[in-house]
Amino acid sequence: MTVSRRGPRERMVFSAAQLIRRDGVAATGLRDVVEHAQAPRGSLRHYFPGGKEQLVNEAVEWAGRYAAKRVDRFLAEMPEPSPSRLFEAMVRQWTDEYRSAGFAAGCPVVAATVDRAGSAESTGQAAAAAFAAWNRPVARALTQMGVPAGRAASLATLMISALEGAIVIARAERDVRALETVLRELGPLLDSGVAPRD
Amino acid sequence: MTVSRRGPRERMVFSAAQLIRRDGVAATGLRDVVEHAQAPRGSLRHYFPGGKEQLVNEAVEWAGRYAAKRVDRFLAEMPEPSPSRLFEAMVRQWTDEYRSAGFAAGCPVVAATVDRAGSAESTGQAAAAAFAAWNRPVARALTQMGVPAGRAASLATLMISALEGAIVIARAERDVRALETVLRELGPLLDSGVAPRD
DNA sequence: CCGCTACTATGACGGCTGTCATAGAGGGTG
DNA sequence: CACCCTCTATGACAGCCGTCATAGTAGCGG
Repeated sequence: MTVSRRGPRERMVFSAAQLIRRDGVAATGLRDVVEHAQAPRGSLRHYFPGGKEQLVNEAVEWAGRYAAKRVDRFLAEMPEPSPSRLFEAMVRQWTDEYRSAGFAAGCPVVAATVDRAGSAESTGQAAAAAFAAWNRPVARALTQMGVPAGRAASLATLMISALEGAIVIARAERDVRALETVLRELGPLLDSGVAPRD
Repeated sequence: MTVSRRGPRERMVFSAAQLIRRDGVAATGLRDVVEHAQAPRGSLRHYFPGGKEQLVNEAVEWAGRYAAKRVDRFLAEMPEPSPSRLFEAMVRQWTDEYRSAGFAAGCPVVAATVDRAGSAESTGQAAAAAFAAWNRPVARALTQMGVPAGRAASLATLMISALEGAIVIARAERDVRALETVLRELGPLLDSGVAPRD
């Protein structure tokens, strides 16, 4: 990974996100993060005076920004954008990873939400912000594709919900079946002008 | 809760599921489970010689059976069953809980899948079995409602995926918005005979 | 009463966790 | 050189974890 050029601080946030999405928050130790990032352990306290909570929160925020950027890149590379094609790109990212790298990891934002180590009020806010940051570019793209402004945000939420759920099921089953199913069943709906109440 | 009548063993499995869906697997200590279940600590080893892994797995299996039973009950209480009405009942269960009891807890199967404490090969299998046990009655119900046999299982997977994803988002946002959105957007599709490939 | 089985009580063990205190490089700047 | 600020090194701390060893109780069949 092209990561060595970045500073130790950024590497630790990145590594934290990687390990959290694999093992969960509680099972990810600060010593593991330091080792994975090849960062000096002595700097942990210096860069993250808020302790583990701060590091986890920044990892979640990073994941939110990453997901948003990915959406923008999908759209930029798309010759003829359509809702179903955007959804396909989002789902494909995960089927590709699972096929090539195995089912070890999931979404770090989900992990941080589910695996709150008791308190962690701020982590919930960070996760909510990450979902919002992800939702925003999707909704914007849908609007540009002609989806009514009122429904764009709702459809974006549906897309992300279905994707996240399918990711979890795929990990449990160690099979991309759920991801492909969701894509196949939801795609046509996204393109059609089906009204919400029939 | 009407739990005291059951034996200590069953209480511990139940309590484990409750705590796991709130705090995650790693953050749920065996001592917490024993206390929550008001069970004798000395019996832990006797009933679960496989240790924490066995207890977690049984809690996940229990959750799968519970979800399946819930679906059957929803259908039994439904005067005129339809796909969207079944989905509404499934979603409503969560909006009701979140409105009345807060956003502390999620789905234990998701927690066990995401928060695998490293190894836990068997827990993944238990989670996959739980999702399958949940999918089965939903697919069967859809078939009885006239959905083609080939699509029933796929639609069931879509329903569960969207629901699970929305649960996670709702917990993060501490708002039932995502659950209501998913219900509103997906309901009409489930009832309509929209073909997969337009 | 004996013996057997099912279940419970208690305490300790090593290991890992996040946090913290203390000290020390390194490099600019006055 | 002296100073300060940024960053790093190291080790120790209390606390919790899952696991295990040992002992003990209750109840039943013989």
